[in-house]
Amino acid sequence: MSVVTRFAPSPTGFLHIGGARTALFNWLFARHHGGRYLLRIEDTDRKRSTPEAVDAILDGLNWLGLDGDEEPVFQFSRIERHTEVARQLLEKGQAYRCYCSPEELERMRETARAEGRQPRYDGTWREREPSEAPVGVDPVIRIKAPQDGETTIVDAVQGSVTVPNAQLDDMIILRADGTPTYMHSVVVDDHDMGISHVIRGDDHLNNAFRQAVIYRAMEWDVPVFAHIPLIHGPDGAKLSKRHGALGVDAYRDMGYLPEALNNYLLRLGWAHGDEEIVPRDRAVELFDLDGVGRSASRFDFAKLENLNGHYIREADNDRLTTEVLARLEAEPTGVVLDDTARTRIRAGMEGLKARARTIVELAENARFYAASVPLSFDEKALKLLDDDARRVLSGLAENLRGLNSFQEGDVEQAVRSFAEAQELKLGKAAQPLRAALTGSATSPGIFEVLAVLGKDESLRRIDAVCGTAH
RNA sequence: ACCCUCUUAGUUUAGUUGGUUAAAACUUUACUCUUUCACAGUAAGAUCAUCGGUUCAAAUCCGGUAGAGGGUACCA
Repeated sequence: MSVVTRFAPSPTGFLHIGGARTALFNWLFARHHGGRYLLRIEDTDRKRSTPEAVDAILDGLNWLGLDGDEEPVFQFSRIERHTEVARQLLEKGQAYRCYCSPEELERMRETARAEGRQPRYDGTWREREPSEAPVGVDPVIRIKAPQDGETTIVDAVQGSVTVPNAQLDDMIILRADGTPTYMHSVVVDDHDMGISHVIRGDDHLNNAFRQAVIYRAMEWDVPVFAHIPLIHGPDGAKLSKRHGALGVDAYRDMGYLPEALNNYLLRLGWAHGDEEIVPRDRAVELFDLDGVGRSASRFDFAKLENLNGHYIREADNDRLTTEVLARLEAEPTGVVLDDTARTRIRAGMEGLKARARTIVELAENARFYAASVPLSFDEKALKLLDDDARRVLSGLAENLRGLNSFQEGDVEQAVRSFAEAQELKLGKAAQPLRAALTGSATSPGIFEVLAVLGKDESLRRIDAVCGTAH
């Protein structure tokens, strides 16, 4: 059997983190089995669906590298087909018209609730003659669900799950206005698209039993279901907009790399032994449904951040430089990104990326390369630059001024021998130097900074601190 | 109210067909390395939700309880 999976978001907002993971699992599963991965936009709720949301979702998927293998299917455009299948069901005697008003149904539910029964449709019109139909009432179409016995679904993640058929009522497949319901459209589309594996959130597990009713009524093959557990917020509660249910664009803004987010999402609910770092190629090789767990997981920013740091260290310097420059440009803080600044940031990237966990942090730490005298100093830097330190720096400046080469190795040698001659520990010279050059007490290796800044700029910054004009 | 699912260190996950000190990663706190930070390394953390049963032996099998999540729409 050839594998076909799909990701089917409804365009009522951005692509949130849970949806992204569902998409990832579908994508990975299809790739691993050499199958296809499709997209379907479930836009049948006309009131809540917006073209902006469609764009946001497609953008998010694109950023994560989870584009569909074919153009997305828009569910609303298939409405004719959905109604046609509903008609067939009617003809086959598997469905019937129901003339109950919404008010009647509401009363039905209330009564059931009051009597401690589950609120369900009682099947009033299942046996009644169509001739008894009230005039002037548009009926809905309901499907006949089995009334006794039980239904078992062998879920690829949840295992064998059985539900008493008494739980299933005759659900509506076509509304009074003639539009299909979600439950119906999904089945028709999954069938027509040839979906072999339905991988989706846990919240659809119960729906699978209802959908199975339609498959059987149409005598269609039921796909393999795989219901993956949901992601909870850091506090264990359902992921809502309050905590973490942000669009993937928000994660991009926070400075996360798509490969880091993918890796993190993959490990949320899936494992292959103790492997933590699983880049895409490796994931395609390893991913399968039997590695997916059944328990819900919490979203943990600390771990995402750690993973992100790993991928930043692995990332290409040109790419990171582009990202950093874009961020600095977007800031209102007014660093001047002339060619010199750009060149320096690119040259210093190796040292910068070793100590950043997000692109935001990377940009923050790179800013001093673009700054010009006088620098602004943070508290720790000011503390480092006391009178003793300035004296040390003055002496050091004279040594550096005499250098012909400002290569990293050369400045290192100069600074080290200076410290030695003065009987200073290297830190006594390096820290004030760092403060003077970067305005901060932490930075990439000081010799690298010196070399990247170059002789003129380095001395300019040191002199500015020592109060000596040249 | 009813139905379904889940429960291993603070977090994410390992843990083949029940069998010596329950494994890893992240986080936190120390320490090592070191020009700072980061990286790397070392150390510290779990009566495997709880109660009971089966067994020579259970995180692993069975049952009860509790807690958490999901579902029960002319929403998707």
